[in-house]
This record gives sequence, C-alpha cells and structure tokens, in this order.
Amino acid sequence: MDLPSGYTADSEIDDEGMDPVWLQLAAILVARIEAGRYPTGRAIPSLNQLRQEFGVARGTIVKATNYLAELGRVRAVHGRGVFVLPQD
Amino acid sequence: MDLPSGYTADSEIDDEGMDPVWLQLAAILVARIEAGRYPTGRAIPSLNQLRQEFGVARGTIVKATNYLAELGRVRAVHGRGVFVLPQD
DNA sequence: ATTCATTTGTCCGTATGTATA
DNA sequence: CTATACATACGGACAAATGAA
Repeated sequence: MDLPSGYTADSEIDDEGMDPVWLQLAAILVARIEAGRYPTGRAIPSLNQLRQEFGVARGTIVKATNYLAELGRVRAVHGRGVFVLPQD
Repeated sequence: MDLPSGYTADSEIDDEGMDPVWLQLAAILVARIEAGRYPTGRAIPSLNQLRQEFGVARGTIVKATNYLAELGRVRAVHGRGVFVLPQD
C-alpha cells in the first residue's frame, strides 16, 4: 500500500474519489507534517478534532494514523496523543 | 437527537434494544432527576458509581452526561461532580 | 507546602454491528 | 465475498481540578 500523491495540506476528503478515505487522510496529514504545520515532536490534532474537521469516523482516522505509524512518520502514545517523529 | 421515552428511574439498560446505551442511560438519569431521586443542586453519583451500577464503560457515561449538559439538565464541574440544575 | 484520594476530562486502541459498493 | 466506512461500546492510560489530611 503506497501513499497516494497529489494531496496537499489543504486538500479535502473526496468521498467519490478513487482513493479510500483513510488513505486520503493519511496523505493530507503527511503533507501537513512536511509543511511544518504539524511540527516534529508535537502531537497532531486529536481523533475528535480530526473527526470534526474532516467529518469522518473514529475508526477511519485510527486507520490513517496506524498507517502513518507503520511508515514511521508518527508514534501514537496511549492517553497522550499522536506525535510526529523526526525523519531518518 | 431526542430523549427516548418509556424509561423510568428503575429501568435497566437493555443492550439488545433499539436505543443506544448512552441514550438509555441519559433517559434513566432524567427520570431519576424528575423523580427527585437526584435533587436539584446536588451531584448525581460519580462516574465510578454509575459504572458499577449500570455496568457500562466510562466513555458511555460521559456521553450521557454530556448530552444532559447540552439539554441544560446538569452541569459537570471538574474534580467535583455532575450537578443537577434547576429547570427554567 | 506536599501528599493523597476522588472526580471529571481527554486521549488512543480495539472490537462489534450495520450498511454500502 | 471483500473492502470501506460509520456508530457504538469497552478498556486502559494520562491529565487536571478539587478538597482533605
């Protein structure tokens, strides 16, 4: 599973598009990380905040952040948040 | 989202029913408030006590009390409790 | 001033049921 | 039949406010 290209920090979720919502969300979050909008070492917005902003379900956001964790871009800490990791 | 009717102060949570658990709980709590079992100005039982009595998860109770707060029936005070408000 | 228990608030992880494509 | 997505629910962990010792 590869991160789709063509998504920016300000992209909106396209429910009709080819890419699954969770993968679009992952791509947008990476764009925001690389734009410095979510700085290294800091937490990205919480599940509830992302849920409000993008209007998607909890599970969908978890799926996106789990994927980013697999890619080594973030690390989720139970009870604290999802933190942006420095790149190798 | 409307409060479902048909729940009394002594109703039990029905996991198989039509209504979500958090909404059933909200309806039961309102019934207890209106029955005077939880008097105005006093705190309802704590999250842990409600958790024990009803056997539901923390988040479910918070969801119910948040809803009652939206309805103006209670006001939660951090570190103190959830207090029954006088009705307009 | 510190410690401790209690309580609410807020996180993420996971699982289940339902609906849809 | 599988993948996606949503709502619900449980669990565990961390944080902050309060009040009492």
